[in-house]
Amino acid sequence: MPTNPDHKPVTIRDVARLAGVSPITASRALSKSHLVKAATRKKVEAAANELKFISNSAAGSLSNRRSNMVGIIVPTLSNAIFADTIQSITSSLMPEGFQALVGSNEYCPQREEDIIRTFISHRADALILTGHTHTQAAEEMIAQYMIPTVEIWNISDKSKHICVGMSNYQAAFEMTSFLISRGYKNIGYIGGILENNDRSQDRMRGYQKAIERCGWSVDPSMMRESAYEFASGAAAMHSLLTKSRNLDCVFASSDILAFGALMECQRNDIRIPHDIALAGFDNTSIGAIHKPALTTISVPWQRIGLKAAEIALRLIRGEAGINKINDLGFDLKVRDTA
Amino acid sequence: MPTNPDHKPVTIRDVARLAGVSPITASRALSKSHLVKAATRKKVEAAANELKFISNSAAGSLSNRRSNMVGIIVPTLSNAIFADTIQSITSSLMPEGFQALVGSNEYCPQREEDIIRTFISHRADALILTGHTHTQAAEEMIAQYMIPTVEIWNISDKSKHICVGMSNYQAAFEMTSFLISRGYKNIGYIGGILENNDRSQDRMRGYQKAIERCGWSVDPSMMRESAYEFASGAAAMHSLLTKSRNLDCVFASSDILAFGALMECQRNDIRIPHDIALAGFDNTSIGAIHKPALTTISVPWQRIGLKAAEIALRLIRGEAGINKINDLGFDLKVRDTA
DNA sequence: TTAAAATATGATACCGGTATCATTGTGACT
DNA sequence: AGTCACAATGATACCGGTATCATATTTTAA
Repeated sequence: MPTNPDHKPVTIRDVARLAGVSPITASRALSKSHLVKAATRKKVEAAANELKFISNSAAGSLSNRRSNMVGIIVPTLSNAIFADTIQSITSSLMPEGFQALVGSNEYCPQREEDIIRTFISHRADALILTGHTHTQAAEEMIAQYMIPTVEIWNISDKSKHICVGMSNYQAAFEMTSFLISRGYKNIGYIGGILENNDRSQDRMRGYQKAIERCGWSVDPSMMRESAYEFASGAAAMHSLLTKSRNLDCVFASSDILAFGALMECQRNDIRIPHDIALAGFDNTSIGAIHKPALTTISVPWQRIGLKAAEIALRLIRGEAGINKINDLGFDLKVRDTA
Repeated sequence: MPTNPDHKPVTIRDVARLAGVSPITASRALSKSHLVKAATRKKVEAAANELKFISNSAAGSLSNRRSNMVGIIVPTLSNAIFADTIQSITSSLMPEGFQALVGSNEYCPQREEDIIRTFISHRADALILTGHTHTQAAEEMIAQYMIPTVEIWNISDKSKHICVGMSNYQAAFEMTSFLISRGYKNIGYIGGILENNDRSQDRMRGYQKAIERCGWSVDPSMMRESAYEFASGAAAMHSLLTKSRNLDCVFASSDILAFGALMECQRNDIRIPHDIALAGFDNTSIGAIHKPALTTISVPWQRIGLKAAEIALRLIRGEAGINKINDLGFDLKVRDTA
C-alpha cells in the first residue's frame, strides 16, 4: 500500500511500441480517431487495452492547454440545494469528458478567492461561481487568466459574468405580495445572513418592496437574520413569537429556515396555517412531503445546473452568441402553510 | 469572454527573469524556500506578486509525479450525509494544499469504475471510496497504478483497502435489539436498495440477526426495500401499514426513509410513538429538530471525513503503521419516536 | 591557511502527452 | 502517365514546471 517510488506507469509510447506505430499516431488513434485508418485505430486500441493504458491528463493539458476540468464553488455542501446543483452540474459535465473541481467557501469571499486561485493553478477551463459577490483580486485573476466564468443562483445586469438563475428579488417580492393578497397584515421575515450574500440581500429587498408597495412601512422588529440551519430558523421564530404579538404570517427566505420555524411553532402548539401562516423559499423535497406541506418558491436548481454546465462548455469551445443573463424563472408553490 | 487563443499566462521563467535569478531558483523560492537565501526568496516573491503568477500545477505534477489531488466518490450528493462527508473531507484537504476531485456514482459500481479511471487519468494521489463494493476492473486499476485508497462508511476485514467508518451491521443489530427490549413484537423494516450496497446489506443483516436472536423468525412480509428518498420511505410505510395489521414498530435504515414513513403516518393519523414506534439511522439534523424527535443511530460522519482525509494524506506521504480498520463507532440516540 | 563540508545557485534534461510541420502513400482526374 | 488533392503517418519540438547533477560561494574545522 505505501507508494512505490520506482513504479513506471504505462505511457503512450508503450502503447505505440506494442501497436507498432509512432507515439503521435497512437495519441491520435485514441483521441482524434478520424485522422487514422480504422485498422490502425483497432491495433492501438487493442494495445492500450492490453496494457490497461490510462492517459495522463496532466501531460495532455500541459500540451494542449485544456485541462478538461471545470471549477465549481458553492457556499456550502450542507445545504441540499447546493449539493443538488453540483450533482446536476457534474452529471452534465461527465459525459462530455469534463471533471468537476468542487469547492465550498462557507459564504466567505476571501476563501472563494483562495479556491479560485487553486482552480486556476489546476488550469480549470471554466469556473462556475455562486452569486455576484467576489473579491477584487478574484475578479482580477479571472480576467488575467481569462477563465470563462458563469455565475449561478442569481441574475443581475451589473455582473461582469454570464449569469444563470432567477431573480431572487422578484421571487421574494411575488411571494410577499401573494401573502399580502391572502389578507395577512403582519408578515414577519426570517432571512439568511446578508453579509457577502447577494441572494439573501435580494430576497430581503423583495420582501421590503412588497410591503412598501402597499403603503405599509417595513418594520425592522418583524425581521430576523439567521444562519441557514434548522436551529437558527427555530430560534428566529421563537424571537418573533415573543416580540410580536400580532404576527399572523412569516416568510422565511429558505425552506430550511421555514422548517425550523415550523418546528418551533409545533413545540409551542401554534397551528399552521390556522394561527400563523408560513412560507419558505427553495422548494426542498422535505417541504413538499411534510404535512402541512410548505408553501414556497420553487427554484429550478436542476435546470440551473444543466444550463450552467452547458454554457460553461460552450464558453470553453469558444462559441459566440451566449445570452449574458439566463433567467430560468421560478414558481410560486401554494400549498398548505399559507 | 470567448477564449483568447494567443494569451500567454505568466510562467516561472517570467518570474525568474524579473527577479534576476534562474527558473529553478525561482521555483525553489516559491515551494522549497529553505533551499534559497531569504533575500533571494523575497525578490522572487516580489516578482511573483508583481506578475500575479499562479503556478501551473499540471506542469508541476507532470514533473514531480504528485498532483495534489484526492479523488472522492460517494453514491450521491443528494443525501445530506454524503454531502456533509465531502464537506468535511475537503475542508481537511484544503489547508494541506490538496484539491478534491468529487464524483458520485449513483450507487452503480460500473459508474464508479469510470470515475476512478478519470481520477487516475488526472493522477489523483489518493482515492476515498464509499463502501467495499467495487468492480474487478476498478480494483485492478487501483492496484496497477498503486493508488493509495481509503474506504469510508463501512468497515470489514475482508476489504483490500484501509477502512474508516463503523459497523453498519452492529449498529442495526443494536438498534433492533433496543426496540425489542422496549417490548415491540412486530418490528417492520424499511431498508435501502441492497444491490451493490454493502451498507444496506449489513444493516439488514443486523436487523435480521437481532430478530433471530430472540428466537423469532424473520418475516419477509415485514420488510421493504426502497430508494433513499422521502417519497419511497412513505410508500414503503404505506405498504407496511396496509399489509401488516399488527405492526407496532418500524426500523428504517436511514433517517430519510424514517422521515418519509413519519409523514405517511401523519397523513393517516397514526400517532408516533403511541400507535407505532419508529427508528431511523444516520442522525440527520432534521430528525433531531423534528417533533417528535427521531430515535436513530448517530454516525460520526464528520469524524469519518476527517480521519479519511488524514489517512489519505499519510498514505500519500508514505507513512507506515496505519491501522487497516478504523472503527469510529456509533451512538444510539434514543429520542421521542421509540 | 587550507581542506572539507555545507549552502546557494545554475544548466540540462525530463515528465508524457500533442501541436506543428514534413513526408509518404493513395486514388482521381486530365 | 502525370499532376493534384487528400489521407495517413511520422519527426521534432514544446507545454511549464522540477529532478538531478554540477558548479560557485560561504562557512566550518583542522
